[in-house]
Amino acid sequence: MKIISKPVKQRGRPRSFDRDEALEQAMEVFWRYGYESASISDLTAAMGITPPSLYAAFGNKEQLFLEAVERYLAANHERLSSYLDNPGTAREGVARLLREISCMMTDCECPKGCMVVMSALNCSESSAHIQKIMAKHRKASEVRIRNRIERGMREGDVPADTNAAVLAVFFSTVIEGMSIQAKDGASARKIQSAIDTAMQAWPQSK
Amino acid sequence: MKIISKPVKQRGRPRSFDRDEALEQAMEVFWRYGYESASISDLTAAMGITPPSLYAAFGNKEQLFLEAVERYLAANHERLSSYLDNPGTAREGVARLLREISCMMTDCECPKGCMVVMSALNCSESSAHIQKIMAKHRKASEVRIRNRIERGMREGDVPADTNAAVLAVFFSTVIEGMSIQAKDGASARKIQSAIDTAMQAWPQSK
DNA sequence: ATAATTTTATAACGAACACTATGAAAATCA
DNA sequence: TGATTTTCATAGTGTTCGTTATAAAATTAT
Repeated sequence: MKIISKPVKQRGRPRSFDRDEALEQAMEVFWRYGYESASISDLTAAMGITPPSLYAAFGNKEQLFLEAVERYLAANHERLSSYLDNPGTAREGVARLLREISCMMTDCECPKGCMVVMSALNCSESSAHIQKIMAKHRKASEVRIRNRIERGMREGDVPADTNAAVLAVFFSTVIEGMSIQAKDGASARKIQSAIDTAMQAWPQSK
Repeated sequence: MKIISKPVKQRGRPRSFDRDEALEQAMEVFWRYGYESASISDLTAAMGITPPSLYAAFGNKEQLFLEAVERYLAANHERLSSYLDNPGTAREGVARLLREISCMMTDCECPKGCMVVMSALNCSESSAHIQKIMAKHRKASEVRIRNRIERGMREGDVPADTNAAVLAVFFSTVIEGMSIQAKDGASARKIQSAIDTAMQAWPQSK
């Protein structure tokens, strides 16, 4: 008796496109233009499918966007966050995180900046809840940084009188600013020199 | 023969609304929703006029936006930049600038964040040139900070081996990040503690 | 007064928006 | 084979977008 997944033959006409690859293209369009400015027409053109296929496979524009965001998080955010937990001090982890983010943000293959930061900053009231979801993702990123700093305090590589919450807000602010710098065309080198400056703000042991 | 301005009586039916006040309302709508997401319908509702009046007085949506940006710069940016040149050191000037910006960004009377940073970050290709104009304004702000730092170096209150360009990019990055923090609902106090941390990155004299 | 000029409100324009009804096409199931 | 199921491409739906044609209203110039 087999317990593993059942490779049931799909009834009906098979899909003529790769759902995952289409989602990848949609992600890039949303990343580049933002949620509201990316039109269904832009999306279907990039995905290589027609509107009915898009709606059959992904529901509607909002669900497609949210799925694209999940894909982005899985492909980028989670990998990047892992740098925080690399061997070494909290300071090294944060520095590494910032450096890797700056590389991703200026990658020629991708739209500039961070999708979570850029893709739903300003929008009409009809998509205010999308705005809130993205703000939650940004907040989650800040919490991850804060947790790493607090761990450093427990482990002794961060001064005991450090205000971890404030320091985490500061680095979140820098990351969000980096996104705009990247969008404006700043080079990886330029952003990294700003990171080096930001790291000067790391609390000194007395 | 008079050469000075002629206070000629305006022929035709007089305008029934205050052009300047209407522009103020338009500015706030663009500030809150961004260039593309602010619809003519949103604008006319806030301005208290009908579309034909809007087009007669301001040309079109793009010209109205650009005029609103100019108004914003005149009312906010130029005032804020002046803090850079207050008596005192470059460090004091930059710190004061950041603090005043954080107050403006979290002002309950206004939309959150900076209009120059927020209102045209992501948009479709049809308004790419608006994006570029806003990027230029951001660049001009960075240059103003850089100039102040270089003056501090000449006057001796900034260490001679400081890289003014890099330091200016860093503070621009922080300001842009502050905008997103404010948009996400951060309090003035929260942002100001991030500013205090950022100021720790100011170069020390050796 | 009457002509000239400008703004007003009403109502619409074509284009683009997100989205879908329809029926043919392509697969599996019985 | 014939019924069933799902996707496909075509061609639309109604709504909203930015924008404007039209004519009445309100002012100045003659």
